[in-house]
Parts: sequence; C-alpha cells; structure tokens
Amino acid sequence: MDYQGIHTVGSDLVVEGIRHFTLPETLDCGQAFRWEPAGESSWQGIARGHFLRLTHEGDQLILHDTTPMTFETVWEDYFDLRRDYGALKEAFSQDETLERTVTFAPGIRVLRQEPWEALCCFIISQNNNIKRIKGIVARLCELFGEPIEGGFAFPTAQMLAEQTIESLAPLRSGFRAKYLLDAAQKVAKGELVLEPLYTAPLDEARQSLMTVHGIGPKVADCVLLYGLGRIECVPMDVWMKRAMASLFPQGLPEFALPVAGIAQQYIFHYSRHNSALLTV
DNA sequence: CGCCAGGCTTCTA
DNA sequence: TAGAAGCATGGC
Repeated sequence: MDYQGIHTVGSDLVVEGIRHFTLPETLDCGQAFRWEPAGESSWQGIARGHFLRLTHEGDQLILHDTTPMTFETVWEDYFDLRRDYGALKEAFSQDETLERTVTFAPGIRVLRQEPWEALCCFIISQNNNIKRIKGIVARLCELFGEPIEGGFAFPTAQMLAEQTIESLAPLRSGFRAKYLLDAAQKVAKGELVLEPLYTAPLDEARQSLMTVHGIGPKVADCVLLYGLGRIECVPMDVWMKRAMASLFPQGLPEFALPVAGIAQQYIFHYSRHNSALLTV
C-alpha cells in the first residue's frame, strides 16, 4: 500500500502519505494518452468514464471534486495504490542496471486502464508518435464518446462498431481506422470478450487479442499489461528491443520476471530519455 | 524537405 | 518462414 489514508477537504479528496508516485512521470511516460498538465503540480484527464484533476503537494495527492466512494471504486485501483512499489523497487535494486532505470524516474507507476481503451489506444500507437497518438485519441473521444462532466468518455465498442471507414475519417488515423473498426466489430459481436483475459492463461489471452486485424504481439502485450493488469507482460517495441540488447543482453534478472511489465516501464522511459547511453 | 514514428499486413524469395 | 516493402498522416 503506497499511501497512509484519505480525508476530504470541501469537495476534494486528499490522499495522505503518498509514495512512489509523481504525476509527470506516471502520466507522461507513454502508457496513457488522455492526461495533460493543468497548472503547477497539477494534471487532468479522463479515465474509466470520470474526469479528474489532481495535484501533488508534498506527500499529499489531492483529487479535486472527488468523493471517497469514487476514490475507492475508481482511482485507487486505476493508480494501483494498493500495490507496494517500495518493496518492488527494493527488489529491483538487487540488479545494478535495473536500479539505475528506477532511480531515473522513481515516480513511475503502471496504470490499470480499461482494456477496451488500451486496445484502441495501442492500435493507434503503432508506427506513430506520441503527439499524434494523443490527437487521434482526443478526436476519437470527442466524436464518438459520451459527453460527461469535463469532457468525453472513451467511446464504447458498440458505438464504434456502427461506424464505417468513411465516418472514422475525421480521426485522421490513417491505415489504423480499419483496425479500430475490426476490433470494435469483434467486441460488439462478442467474438472477442475482454473480461476473461484478466485471468486467462497468458498466451491464450495474447492469441485471442491477436485475432483482431491490426493487433500483433506488441499491441497485444500492451493491452495485457496496461489494460488487463498482466504485469508479467513485456511489450517489445523498438525502444525495448534496443534497451534489452544494450542493458540486459542476458535478459531480465529472474527475480523480476513475475513483475517484468513494471520493470519494463522504468526501462522504456529510461531508454527513451537516454538513447545516447544505449550502445548496440 | 526528408526522415521517422511504443507495428502490422502483405508480398517476395 | 524469414525478410523487406507498403501503409496514412503529420511531428520535427
């Protein structure tokens, strides 16, 4: 558990004694695409159908206009605050290289996003850059998402399944539009059911995701890690391949394998910001 | 302007 | 079955 307790101040919810969590490192490390800075020490975004603005002050995390109920049912899980990152990072420190990547951005946590949203976002991410991914995701929500307080919810598979390549054109998502459509249709028809993938055997889950046209091994692993809580999963994109070859030519240390996806997030972020240090 | 982007599908040998 | 080309669009 990475916080001590909560209390309310007016309409805000204050998380006391927050540890192993900083907003820029967690919300801007390439795992989620709907968060943006909102002033000094504050960020805002929409996830799980809720708008949230939050502020980090000292060891307090302030969730503005949030009830204890919403914290307990949405945000505590989304930010994975029940997980003990202190223990995790201490374990990672057994390996000198892994320790270096953790020290570089110690405030990273792996978010527990909605599987359908993660699926769409990482389809969009393929052969794309972060800036444009965010733009496409924003347009996707504005055009097809349910209006909510503060913006738009992520569109449902049913809503997207009713679209066509032509009606998706305003997204300017290029060749990925047909992939989104196929994913939406398979989910809407029940040909792909995401719920069981939280617990299904990993390779079975991966194969199931890869039945979607446009989902390969890397996107499937992103959905498993970021959307389905499968923290043993390591998405191997170009940066991770480079980082692994350079920093861990023998592979990750064995003790890290059960939580390799979390290690991956530190390594990924480190390699993106220290590409000059990666030989090979 | 030209290269590249948290890859995948399709074509080719 | 491996490796390369093509893909839409726009960031830098």
